Amino acid sequence: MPRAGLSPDAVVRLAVEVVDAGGTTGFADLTLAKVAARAGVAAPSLYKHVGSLADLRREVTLIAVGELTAAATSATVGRSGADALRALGAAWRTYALGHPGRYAATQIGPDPDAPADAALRDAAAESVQVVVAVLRGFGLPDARLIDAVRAVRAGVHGFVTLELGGGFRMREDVDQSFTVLLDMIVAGVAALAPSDTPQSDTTTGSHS
Amino acid sequence: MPRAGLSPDAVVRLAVEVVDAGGTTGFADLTLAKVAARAGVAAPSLYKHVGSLADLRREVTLIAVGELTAAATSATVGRSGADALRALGAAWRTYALGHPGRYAATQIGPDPDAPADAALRDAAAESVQVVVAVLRGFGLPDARLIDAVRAVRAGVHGFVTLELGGGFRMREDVDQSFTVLLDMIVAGVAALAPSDTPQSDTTTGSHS
DNA sequence: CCCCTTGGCTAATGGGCGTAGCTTTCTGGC
DNA sequence: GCCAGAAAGCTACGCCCATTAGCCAAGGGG
Repeated sequence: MPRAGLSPDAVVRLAVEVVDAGGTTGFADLTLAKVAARAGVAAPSLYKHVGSLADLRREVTLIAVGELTAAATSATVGRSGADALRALGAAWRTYALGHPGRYAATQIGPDPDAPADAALRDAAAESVQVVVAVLRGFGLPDARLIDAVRAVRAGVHGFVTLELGGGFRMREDVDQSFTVLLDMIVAGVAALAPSDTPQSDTTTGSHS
Repeated sequence: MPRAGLSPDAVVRLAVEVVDAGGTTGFADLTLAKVAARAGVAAPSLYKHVGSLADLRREVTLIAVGELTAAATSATVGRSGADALRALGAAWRTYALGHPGRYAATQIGPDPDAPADAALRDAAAESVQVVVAVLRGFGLPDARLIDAVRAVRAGVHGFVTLELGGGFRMREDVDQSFTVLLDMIVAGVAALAPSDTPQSDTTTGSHS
């Protein structure tokens, strides 16, 4: 009959541990039963701290998105232009590879209407703003900026998604391929600028 | 006690219907109970035709990957170079947007070791081969070819994944953004060629 | 010191997968 | 035409999970 000393935050922390322990599918396999086991508590007891499994998932997603934003932000601070863009991509991938379960949590699109997802929408928007901020340094017209943001997100997210999903054979060359992808993105974004007046020392070719 | 006239194929067909009915999450929400309901049959009866839910999912994935390969193939037949690459990307996205549930089924990576996933591995490899075939027309060295294939897959897959997940606000500009992405990919792949000797009439800029 | 909020618990419901074993339907051989 | 036996349903059951309801103990504020 001793108390376990749980709290809403503690439960979420344990949920993140469960997600981390489950690898790429850790988020999909997140279960209240597992969290309860890790807490040394009966499953229904968790409802004293969390509303539902869906709520818990949302909290985990919120943490993951926040971490990803923080990683991206701190990787790009003090850099600009192609340098910042490359660092952003690398940080994004590093986070995803280092925390596959949490990155999977990140992929949950918030319901645009659900009030419960408001915080999630904000967090997602904030993470996109990091990309926007980096791309502003390229001096694109507004219409192209949004296209560029989408292209960057698509390329990086697609790459790490495929990599995590085992979509690439030959493990050893993946770093190289990612570098090539980043080169391609940097050159592509630079090419969207009005004329060819990059305001940072953007190089187009030369990978590796 | 009349017979429902099921068969393994019929069950898989119904499963695909269930997936289609579920939108983006249709594959994740696929359940034997739903398939049984649609078949007008009790859930355990399905085991006369299918080994398990996991088996059924695999079959659905197999169909989806096959369809995607077919769509990509038929879009690129008779084309080459940048033209083929653009058509490939467009067909990929069209399939994904037209069949969100099936495209989601596509994203599950086959276990590299499981014998049960052998057919799935083959199907996945076949779909990658379509991309490889298209990119061969760019005359890249082997080492760059694999990088290019990965970049193309990452960009296109990432884009449609984000789009399907609601990651893009402002629905009206998405087509334009995809065109820009394709331009970027085409130019990026062309830039990987040894010198700048594209062997088809590759254009680099000029979107819309 | 007592009360009452709080955080545990057990019991129970409902839904999902999967197994066992029964019954009915169809089909192939005679 | 009949009759096995395989095939295709069914119900009953066990297990796991989420969630609700209602009970009980721990412990802090008056």
